[in-house]
Amino acid sequence: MSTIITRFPPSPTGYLHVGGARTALFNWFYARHTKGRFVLRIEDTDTVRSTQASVDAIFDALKWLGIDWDEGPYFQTQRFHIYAEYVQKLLDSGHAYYCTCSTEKVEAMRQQAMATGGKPKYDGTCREKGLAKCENAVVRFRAPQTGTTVIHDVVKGNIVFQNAEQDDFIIQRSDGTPTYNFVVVVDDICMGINTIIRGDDHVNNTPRQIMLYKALGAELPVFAHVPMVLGKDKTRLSKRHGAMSVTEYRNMGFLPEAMINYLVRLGWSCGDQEFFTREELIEKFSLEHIGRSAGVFDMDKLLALNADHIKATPPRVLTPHLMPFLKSNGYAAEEGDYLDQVILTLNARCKTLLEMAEQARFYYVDTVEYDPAAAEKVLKPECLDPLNQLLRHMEPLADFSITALEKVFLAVMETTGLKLGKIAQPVRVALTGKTASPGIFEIIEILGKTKVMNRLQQAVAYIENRG
RNA sequence: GGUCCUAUCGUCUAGCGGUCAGGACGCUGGCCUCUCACGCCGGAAACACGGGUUCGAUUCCCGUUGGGACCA
Repeated sequence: MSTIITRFPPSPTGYLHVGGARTALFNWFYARHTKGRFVLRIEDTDTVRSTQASVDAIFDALKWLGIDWDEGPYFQTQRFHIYAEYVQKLLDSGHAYYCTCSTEKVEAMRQQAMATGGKPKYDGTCREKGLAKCENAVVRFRAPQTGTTVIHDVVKGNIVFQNAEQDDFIIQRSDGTPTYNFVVVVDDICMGINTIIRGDDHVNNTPRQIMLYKALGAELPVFAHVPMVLGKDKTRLSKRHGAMSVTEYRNMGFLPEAMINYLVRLGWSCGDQEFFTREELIEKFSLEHIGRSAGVFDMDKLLALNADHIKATPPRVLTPHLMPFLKSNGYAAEEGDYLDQVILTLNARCKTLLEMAEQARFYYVDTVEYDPAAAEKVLKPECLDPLNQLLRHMEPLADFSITALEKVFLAVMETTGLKLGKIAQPVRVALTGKTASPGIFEIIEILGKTKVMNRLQQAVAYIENRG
């Protein structure tokens, strides 16, 4: 097999949405899996809706996902001379012709065809006229009128279309601009794309494209039409289903690895495996196991996968992803042993980095604010005795390790006759402001003697004032 | 309206003629436990329907119905 060459051709008319990201991922992973090449092409021929901001947003999203490209980015607006050349080729070989039928006239044809129960299509009025180039003329492709065109689709199998259904479609408008199906084919031929993986919303375009390949004497690429991603109500994914842009998921605290894992696993499988690292995906991704039916985007599953990835990511690898959230919460956090420990106590307790940053608050603030309900429920006068005893035992301690701390708590448990839970909860609220947190000994060890004693004293004062 | 695709628990899916129809998310019962999580053990939950083909269909074929897409 020759080198696999895939491509991703986004239109820069907005952000990169999750559906687009998924097809980009399929193409990228397939190229990487086969040690082939991946080409990026920006389809910006719709000059009205295309913007530089969108181009930048798409690059940004691809970078976050870790998708790089071996060739490009190509911009279609810079390639009009190539399209013109190919139109001429088709004209010269008799595969295309000029047509001067007005849009009104063509529309009338359609109406009439519909009325008589026929297919709405161009009737070939100018087909044999041999018209020369002139003002307001479009260029039409001379499509075969009999026989069939079949797509040998890797995921859907053979899809057969009757050529009689197909009319002589336009490849160049009267203003000289080429049409979508035409430029795609020209580009894919020029760029040597031999494997096209795209959404199955394109299958109906494919017969026209195949006809163009044949007319141009080019070898057909392998087609793999992957099913769409739908929203919860099983309609095409759109804004009302929630976030669409992949970068929004970054802002919500998702790890790119989790996003990749989720998006690729949606519509593709590898036995019962659910969790994949990027490397595993490169190793295992194949076209054979792409499913044939559309899938529903499920936030809960994404969340669960994100939790799994957060748990599996070493602190130092997680740090750069977490840092923006720490900073935006105003913490003076920095990479290092302290943050490593913080992460290790939190990584099994949150589904997103946003949550993790929130839960890390008590590690970074100067004075903890008590959650009103927590203080009300836990910081009661009867806690004064155990808290004061703890303070007394800790005071002379040089070693603030977990083992040393456990001894301190044991001693207080004995003299007070209280169970660990009764002592740990007030300490927890004193140190974190909340009733839920990582293990009490871990927190104490990480926070260190000074902060712990200060916070315990603060709690004692709080209870005394309150009483 | 025409064309095309599609159909296993609520969702993502395994299955590629003979399985107690498996896993994951979510839901749920329990265990662990200093709280919350994590983890572990268990539970409820699916082959859309109707015809064929076959000794035997979730699996192959044809319809129906549902869903989706594209063109208009």
